[in-house]
Amino acid sequence: MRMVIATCSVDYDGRLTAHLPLAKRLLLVKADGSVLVHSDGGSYKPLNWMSPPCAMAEVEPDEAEAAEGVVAVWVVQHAKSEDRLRVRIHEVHDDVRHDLGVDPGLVKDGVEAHLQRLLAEQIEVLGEGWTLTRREYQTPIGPVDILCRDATGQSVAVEIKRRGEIDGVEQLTRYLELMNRDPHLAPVTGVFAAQQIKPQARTLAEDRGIRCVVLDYAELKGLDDTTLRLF
Amino acid sequence: MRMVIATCSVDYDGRLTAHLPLAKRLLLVKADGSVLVHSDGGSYKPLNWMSPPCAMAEVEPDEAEAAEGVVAVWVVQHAKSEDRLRVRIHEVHDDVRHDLGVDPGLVKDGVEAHLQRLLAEQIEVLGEGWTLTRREYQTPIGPVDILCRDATGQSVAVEIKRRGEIDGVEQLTRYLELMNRDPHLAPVTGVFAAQQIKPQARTLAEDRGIRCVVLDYAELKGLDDTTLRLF
DNA sequence: CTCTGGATCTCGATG
DNA sequence: CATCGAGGTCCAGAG
Repeated sequence: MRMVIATCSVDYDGRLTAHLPLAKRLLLVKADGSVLVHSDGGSYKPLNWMSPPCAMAEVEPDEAEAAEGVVAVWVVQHAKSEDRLRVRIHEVHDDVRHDLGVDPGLVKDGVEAHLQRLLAEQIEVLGEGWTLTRREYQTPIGPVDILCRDATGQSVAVEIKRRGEIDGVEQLTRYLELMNRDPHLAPVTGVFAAQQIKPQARTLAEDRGIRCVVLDYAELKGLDDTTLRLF
Repeated sequence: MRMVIATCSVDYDGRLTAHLPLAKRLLLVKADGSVLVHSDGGSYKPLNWMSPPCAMAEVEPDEAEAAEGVVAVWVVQHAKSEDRLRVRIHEVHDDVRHDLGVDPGLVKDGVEAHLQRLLAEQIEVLGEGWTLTRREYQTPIGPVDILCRDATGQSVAVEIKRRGEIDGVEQLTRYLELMNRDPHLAPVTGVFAAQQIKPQARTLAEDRGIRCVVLDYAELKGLDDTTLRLF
């Protein structure tokens, strides 16, 4: 990892054309040759960058550039496309390198897939006597998160989101319309399950006869742990 | 901008739970208090981060942490949610600060909006005698990029993309179905215009009677400059 | 390998 | 303020 604080201008040419006027910025050169240009604000997205695979070459400024005060030019060329980043450096304020080694990587938890697995394993959370038919039940317009049966044996399609918004209700509605045309499945009712359900989404869902269930992730996980402990 | 090279472990708790095992990494603290944790590879996305508005506090490690070799703990708390990032530092290899000032920001060019403007101004590129009706023609399911008329006066809906893929053809198809139900407009034909059109998208479009046009951005811009020079 | 859908998405435009 | 769409999206999982 090379970290350079420099007064520079930057030009990207590739899928679009973009220009950064002269200013003091942080330039990061990673071990794989990728380059990030960061300012002192904004989110995690750099102002400009080149993703790997790519190669960085430091070249001498041409006459016109030298006349403008450019002391070095970085040309970062993507290996598999015509994407190119050009950094014109006017002044270097700092330039240090550190060997970081390979990162062991991120461990994630709590994503939608995990919620789906937990709820599928504990489908009785939705009602006593409910049974799982299957996860990722395929329909011609995509997979329904969970298909199950209520205590009376009637089919129920469950759509799971971390944050329940209107588009999730629309998605479930499309599945229900389709599945209710299938005489082997119909009648199919719907459950919209999410860690958090926005008021608009709840109103729309309930207006369409879809039941809304707020999932407590910690509780589901706790039940899961308890279940595991019993075996 | 504070740049710290440290051996650390990181825990994020908020919209999900994520953990980074002990390793040597770059920690960036921006002027607005946001924190990025970068490894020496991957893309521009940090391994972990906290977006502004947030505040970073450096606290003493508790007894258990100290026993594990933690010398400092950073607690980064989001200002408007319960999102929290915890960085446990075992060793600091470097720690420097630089004042970068406010960045003048990015200047973009070549985006879809620009293509739309250029093509609207030079609609005759699609055919001699073609005339512009209007840009962003509103329909109940969204705006059509360009509505125009061919030399015979028949309406044509134009969908513009930088990269033409199947979803763009589907979008245009929906507009055409809707517009052809309107007796004042029908019959409406379609043009799918993009800088690059994928073979699958072209096949689908042509199968539906939609004409495909590959746009040359440099040429459109050149024609635009020429036009400007005439006035 | 390509394709698909989610994301701690980010970012900008628009009502 | 929220919503909507696009992204140099990135990213992981499935086919």
